[in-house]
Amino acid sequence: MSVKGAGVVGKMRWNEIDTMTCSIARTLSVVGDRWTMLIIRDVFLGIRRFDAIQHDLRLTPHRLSDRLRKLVRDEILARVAYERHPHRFEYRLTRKGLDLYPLIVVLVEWGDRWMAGREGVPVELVHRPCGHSIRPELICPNCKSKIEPREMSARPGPALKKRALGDGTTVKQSRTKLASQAQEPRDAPKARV
Amino acid sequence: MSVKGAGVVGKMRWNEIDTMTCSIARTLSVVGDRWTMLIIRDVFLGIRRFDAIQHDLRLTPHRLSDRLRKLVRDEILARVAYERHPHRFEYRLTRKGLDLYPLIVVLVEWGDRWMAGREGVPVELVHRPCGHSIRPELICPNCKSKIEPREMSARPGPALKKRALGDGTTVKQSRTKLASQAQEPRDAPKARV
DNA sequence: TTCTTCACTTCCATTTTGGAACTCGGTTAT
DNA sequence: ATAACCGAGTTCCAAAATGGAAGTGAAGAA
Repeated sequence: MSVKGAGVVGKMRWNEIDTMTCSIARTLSVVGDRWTMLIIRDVFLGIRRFDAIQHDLRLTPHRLSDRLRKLVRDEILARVAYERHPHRFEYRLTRKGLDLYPLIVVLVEWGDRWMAGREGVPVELVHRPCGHSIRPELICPNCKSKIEPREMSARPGPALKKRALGDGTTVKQSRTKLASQAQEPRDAPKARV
Repeated sequence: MSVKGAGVVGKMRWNEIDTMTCSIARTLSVVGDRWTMLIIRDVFLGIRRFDAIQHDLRLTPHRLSDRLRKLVRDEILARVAYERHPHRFEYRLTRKGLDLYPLIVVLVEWGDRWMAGREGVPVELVHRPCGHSIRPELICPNCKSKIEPREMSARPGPALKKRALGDGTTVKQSRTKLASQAQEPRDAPKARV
């Protein structure tokens, strides 16, 4: 029973992570490359042209070209002509791409909290409807309280359950406590705030 | 005035992105490497030992060793002995690491929405205080409404303002609308839901 | 004594990324 | 009408990161 492809797992290569039954791995297979999230940030900020992105991020045209091609293939960005004669293009977010906004927000939040020096944060997010500079929060849509890692659990969804029946692998626990033992160890290095 | 280091910018290498005045770039400099977020996911799920992580992710010990070393250096994880005689270690989240939970959540959400096939989502998140399987939402802590990308703006914070005075670069706009023109182009490819 | 487990290293091949220069269609400046 | 100048890339090669296989070393266990 050690035939490749018959339930025996080999090494995982990065370009195969989208085959994992894991939404994190699948998301990273689309936006987990170097530069990709920074390119998407630029497009959210209104920097949508090849040249502009290239100069803003200071990466090589080669890399940018690759990344944009991949983002268009994955339907995160769409390449649309903003001028004919001469034919010129820009990149716009699709619905799927727009839906990455929460990811942008939490990356900003963590960086603001843990990586900003004493000079303060780089940008402030403004919620136009209420006019305030805010730090968005994750809440439970049911009880409206703030999400705390220690109050969350993960349990197998349909895909993992199906897998558990279909092949030889079993789902060890029906309910895994998330971060349940993630207390600060007594000798933990102090992370700067 | 083309002396290196005197205001003239060169190419940006990936290991220099933490020098950008951008919280997204700074966050990615810590967790933007291949495998890093998946390792952190494992630790959140309670998979905390070298071997266990290695077998779960099927990466090489070399890579895992590198990543763990970096995460400990960056104070995301702490290496603590769970047994002496023989001396054995496990990796635990620090406060700084625990604070990456929102990032885990939004990666899961996006993957669930856009990458799950008809077999359904891999895992469901359960909010233990209210007992429901939920999909966390980002809200404005001020007016409690759901964050919509088109209702958000970014404006320079203290660090960018200081930079604008200090060196020659200017901040072009005081207020950049985020995603203001990110409408669906008419010929946009339909992203599968 | 040899075997196994955990937690890694070392060595080398493959893949990805980075740097520099070049292309190509169209436009404006002289 | 020719030269120079965009914007939006490509091509080619070198450097760095990653992947695969095998080895290490300390402590129990058989």
